[in-house]
Amino acid sequence: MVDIRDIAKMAGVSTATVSKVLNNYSEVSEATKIRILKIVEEVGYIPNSSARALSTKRSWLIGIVYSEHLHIGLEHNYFSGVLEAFKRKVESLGYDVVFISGKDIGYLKRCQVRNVDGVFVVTADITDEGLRALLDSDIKCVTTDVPYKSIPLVYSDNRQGSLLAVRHLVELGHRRIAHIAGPLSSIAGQERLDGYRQGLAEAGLPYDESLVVEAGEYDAQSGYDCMNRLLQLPQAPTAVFVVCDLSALGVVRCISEHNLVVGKDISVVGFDDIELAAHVHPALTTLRQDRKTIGKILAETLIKRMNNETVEEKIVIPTKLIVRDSTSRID
Amino acid sequence: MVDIRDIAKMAGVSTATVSKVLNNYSEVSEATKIRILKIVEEVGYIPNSSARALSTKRSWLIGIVYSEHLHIGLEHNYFSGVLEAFKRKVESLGYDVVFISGKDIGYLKRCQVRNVDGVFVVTADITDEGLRALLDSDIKCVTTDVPYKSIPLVYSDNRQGSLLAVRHLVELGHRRIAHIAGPLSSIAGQERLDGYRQGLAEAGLPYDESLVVEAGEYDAQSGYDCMNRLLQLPQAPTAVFVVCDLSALGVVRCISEHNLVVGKDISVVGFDDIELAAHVHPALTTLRQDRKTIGKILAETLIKRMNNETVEEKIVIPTKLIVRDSTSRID
DNA sequence: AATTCTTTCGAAAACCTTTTCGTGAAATCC
DNA sequence: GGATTTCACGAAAAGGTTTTCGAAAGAATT
Repeated sequence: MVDIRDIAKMAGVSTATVSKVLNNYSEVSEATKIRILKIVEEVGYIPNSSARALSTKRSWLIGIVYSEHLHIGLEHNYFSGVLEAFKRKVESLGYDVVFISGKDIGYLKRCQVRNVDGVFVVTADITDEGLRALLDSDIKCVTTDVPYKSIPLVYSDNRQGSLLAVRHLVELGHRRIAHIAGPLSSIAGQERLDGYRQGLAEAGLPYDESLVVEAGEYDAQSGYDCMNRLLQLPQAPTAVFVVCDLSALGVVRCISEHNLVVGKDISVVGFDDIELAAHVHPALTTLRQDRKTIGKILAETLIKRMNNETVEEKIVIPTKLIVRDSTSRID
Repeated sequence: MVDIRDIAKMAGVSTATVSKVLNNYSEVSEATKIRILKIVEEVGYIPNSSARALSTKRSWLIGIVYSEHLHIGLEHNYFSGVLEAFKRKVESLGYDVVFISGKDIGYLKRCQVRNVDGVFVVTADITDEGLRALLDSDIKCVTTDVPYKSIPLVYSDNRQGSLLAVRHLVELGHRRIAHIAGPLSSIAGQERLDGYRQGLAEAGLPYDESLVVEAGEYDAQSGYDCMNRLLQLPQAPTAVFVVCDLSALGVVRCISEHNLVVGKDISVVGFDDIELAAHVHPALTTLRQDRKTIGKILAETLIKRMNNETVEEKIVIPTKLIVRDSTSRID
C-alpha cells in the first residue's frame, strides 16, 4: 500500500506539502498542487483514516444511537426516512455514520471508544441512565424525538398537524371525534393530544375524556386494542384521529372486523404518511411528516454544534394533510 | 484524556505491559494484571481506537453497503430485521457497523478509506460497476440477496417456501393459482417463481403463462398493478401467490377496490411476514423468513471469512408458512 | 555449582498523518 | 538599493497504541 511518503518522494516534495494539497490549504503553488494531484490519481493513493484521525483528533464518524424503545426504531418508516436524509447530508460533508449500541458498556463509553465527532439520538428511552450520561457529556448531540435539556431538537409541528386533522374532520361534519393518543411519555404523544384538544376547542366541541385512549406503543396492535375500547362505548365515535399510521392500520383492522366500513361508517386519520398509507385499502388520510427536511436540518444542526456554532434549540417543521379515502363526509 | 502511558506510569510498568493485559496476553503475571486492571477501571481509561487501528491495521469496523435498488432498502422489514440481527452479533464481538454509500467515489474506495475489516452487501444492483469492483476486491464480503461469484450467500429457502404456499392453496381446493413474481433479475424473484412452478407440477396442475406476471419492484404499487392485470383476465384466478408481503398488500387493495373480498373470493399468500402482515385486514397468510437466524449466520460467516477460514458459499434457511385470514377454502 | 529453561517485563520501532514554525527566495515597497 | 513583506515549502514533533525481541531473574535440571 502506497502512503503519503511515497507520494512525497515521487513528487519530490515533503509529506507536509502533500498533506497540504490533499486538505487543500492555500499555501502551496498551483504547479506543485497539480503535479501532486496527478500522482495521487495515478497511483490511487488513499489516505489512512486511522492515522488521520489520530493526528487530527477527529474520527469523521457520526454515531447513531437508537434502541427499539416503544417499538419504534429503524423499522419505523419515519425514522428510517429521517435517517436516510441525515446520512445523505453528513456523507456529503465527508462523515460516515456508525451505529452505537448501548449494550454492555453504555452509550457514552461506546461513543468515546469510537471517538465519534457527534451523535444523532434517534429514538431512545430518556429514563435510561446510560443515555442521559451521553446527553450530559460534552459530546455533541442532536435528536428528533427526545427533548432533554438544551439538546437541539428538530421535529414536526405536531400541534399544527393535529389541528389540521381535527379541522378536516370537523369540515366533513364530524362531531364525535375520538383520539387514540401515543404514549404520553413521548413528546409526539403529548403534543398531538394537545393539538387535538385545541382543534376541538376551535370548533366549539367539548372535550370528552371517554373519547381519548392512550396507546401503549406506536404500533398496530396498540391501535387495534384502543379502537376495540372505543367501539365498546355506548355511543361510538364517527371519526378517529390516530397518533400514527401504524396504529391507524390496527384501527382500520379493528373497524373492519366489526363489519363497519372505514371511510364510510367511521373516518380515520393517521399521522406520518408512511409509504404504505397510500397503498392499503382504504388509502389512509394522514399528516405527512417532512422526513427529508427534518433529516437534513438535523444534520446541519449537528455539524454546526460540532463546530461550536450556536444553534436553535428547537426547530419545528410543518406537516401536510394528505386526504385519501379513509375519511368522508358524515351522512 | 488519560492514555496508556499514564496508566503505565501509575502502575509502575511499561506501556507494553499495559497493552498486554488490555488485550489479555498470557505473558504477564496475575498480580500486575490485577493491579493494572484496577487502575484502568478507576481512572476510566479508554483506549484510543484510531491509534489502535493504526497499529493493528484493523479498524474493527464492518461496512454495510446498500442502495435503494428495486425499491428495497432499510425501509424494508426484511432487511432491517436481518441487519438488526447481524449488528447484534458483530457488536458482541467488538465490531461496529458503519454505513457505506457509493456516492461520489464508489463503494470500494469508501471501504478502503474507512479501512473496514469486512462488508455486508445488503441489497444492491449487481449491474453496478462500482459494486462489482468491491466484490472483486480482496475485501471480505457477505450478502443475502446478490449472488456473485463465490461471495458467501445466506438467505431463505425460496423454493421450499413457494412450494409450501402452493401446497397450502392446493389443499384449500384452488386450481387457478396465479403468481405475481418479483423482478426476475433478482434471485428471490427467480427462485420463488421456480418454487411456484414446482408446486403446480407437484399438484398436477398445468403451468399457465397468463397467470404469471412480473412485478417491476418489490413494493405495493407493483403488486397493485399486477393484480389489475390478473383481474382483467377472461377467467380470474381464485388465488394469488405474491412474491412479497408489501406487494401482497397492494394486491389486497386492488382486489378490495374491485369489490371482491380477500380471503373469500380470492385468496392471497405473501412472502416475508413483515410485522404488519398480522395487523392488516384481513391478516395476511405468508411465508415467514427467519430474519434473526439469517442475520446471525451472515455475521458469523463474515467473521470467519475475515479470519480466512473457509465457509460455505451458500447457506439456505427454511421458511415457515403462517396461515392467517387471507386464504380460505374455495367454495 | 553450573547450566538450561521459564517467566515476566521493557526499550524501541512501527503504524501514517497533520501541523507548527522556521527558512530562504522572490516580490514589493520607500 | 536596502528594508520589508509575501510566498512556497520542509524538518520535525506529535498523536497513542501494538509488537518484537532481548534481558533479567528466578526455577528447574544436570
